[in-house]
Amino acid sequence: MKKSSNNPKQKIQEKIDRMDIEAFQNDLVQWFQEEQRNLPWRKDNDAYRVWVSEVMLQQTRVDTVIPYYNRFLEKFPTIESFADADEESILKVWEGLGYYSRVRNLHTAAKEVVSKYGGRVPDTKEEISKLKGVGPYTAGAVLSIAYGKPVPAVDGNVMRVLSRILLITDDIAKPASRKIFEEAVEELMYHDHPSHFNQALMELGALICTPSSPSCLLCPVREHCQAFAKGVQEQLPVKTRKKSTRHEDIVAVVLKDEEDKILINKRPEKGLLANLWEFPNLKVVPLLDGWEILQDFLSTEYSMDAVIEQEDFTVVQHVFTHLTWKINAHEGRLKSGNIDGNETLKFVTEEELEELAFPVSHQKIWQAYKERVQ
DNA sequence: CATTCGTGGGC
DNA sequence: TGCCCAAGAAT
Repeated sequence: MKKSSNNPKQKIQEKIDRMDIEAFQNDLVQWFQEEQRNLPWRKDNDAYRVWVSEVMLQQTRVDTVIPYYNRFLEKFPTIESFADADEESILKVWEGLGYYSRVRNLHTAAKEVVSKYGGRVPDTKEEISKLKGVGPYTAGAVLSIAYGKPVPAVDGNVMRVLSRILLITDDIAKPASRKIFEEAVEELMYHDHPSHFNQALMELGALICTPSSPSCLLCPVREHCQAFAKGVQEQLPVKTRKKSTRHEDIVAVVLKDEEDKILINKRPEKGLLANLWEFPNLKVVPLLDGWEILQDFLSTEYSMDAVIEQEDFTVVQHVFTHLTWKINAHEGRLKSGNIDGNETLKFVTEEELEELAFPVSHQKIWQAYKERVQ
């Protein structure tokens, strides 16, 4: 009897060799053709549209993306129209979707596609991977869906599905694991229709092979699934959890001048919420008087003399992936001072304010401000 | 390689 | 309520 290899990579290869790959492909792709959801980005295979959808879908749920995708393509129907847009408007269409560097990278990349490739999204892994924001997953997704190329598109769904089918126990939270799954997809790839094959793996993960309580009895490929055969599907994939979030206490001010214009600040071009607008704020040590800190801050940093209400009108708790903000927001009135010499500050009317892109945390402040008297 | 980068939904 | 997440990429 032949001894099975201890080389992990070869072990997976042996599992694949024992599979009826053709039956697996047919069962999977046929299921996809019958059961796939009717999603707005599946109306055609236009590379620009596929690309936009894939970037939006990074770490973001389908139901969340749908309205953003529709608005985005209504506003920017062609890659040229998007490339020509200013950054303010592209951030506004992305407002509330999160991970804002995605849209800034997409914008940079789109401009490059227009100027360097005449508006046609490159169709080789080499070229498309050079574009900002296009990593291994997005490259594979666009190449397979838009151009029918047999390139793996390994996302969280694919890793979960294949970890179960092939009983792969590598920690999918580790970056190095993705390569393992790409190699498996290379072996399993349905060359007659790479687009459907890649999408089928993801769709199966989204609809059937879910993180918890997978619907194995409805699964079109359960007879190919090693985890199901052993009843260990709930134990897979192996995924280590990340460390907990840190907390920051912040005080913010909605400051109006004598014309009732509101002071806002543009965040730095790098880091958290880059280039979005916000109400002036600073990190503080809790239990100190926020209104005094703000008054001092406006004076020393902006040379503004202002009266700040002692009582905060709202407290916003906002949770990021790796950070939690507790924002005590105060109302204030400018007595003297201006924004001369400060490039990031601006006084705007309420109407102008609502045309600019704010992070959700500061949208919450604005909502509470407008409702404060009632 | 580990960390950073958003948000809203599910349990 | 607190945690996990959801079609990842950049640094």
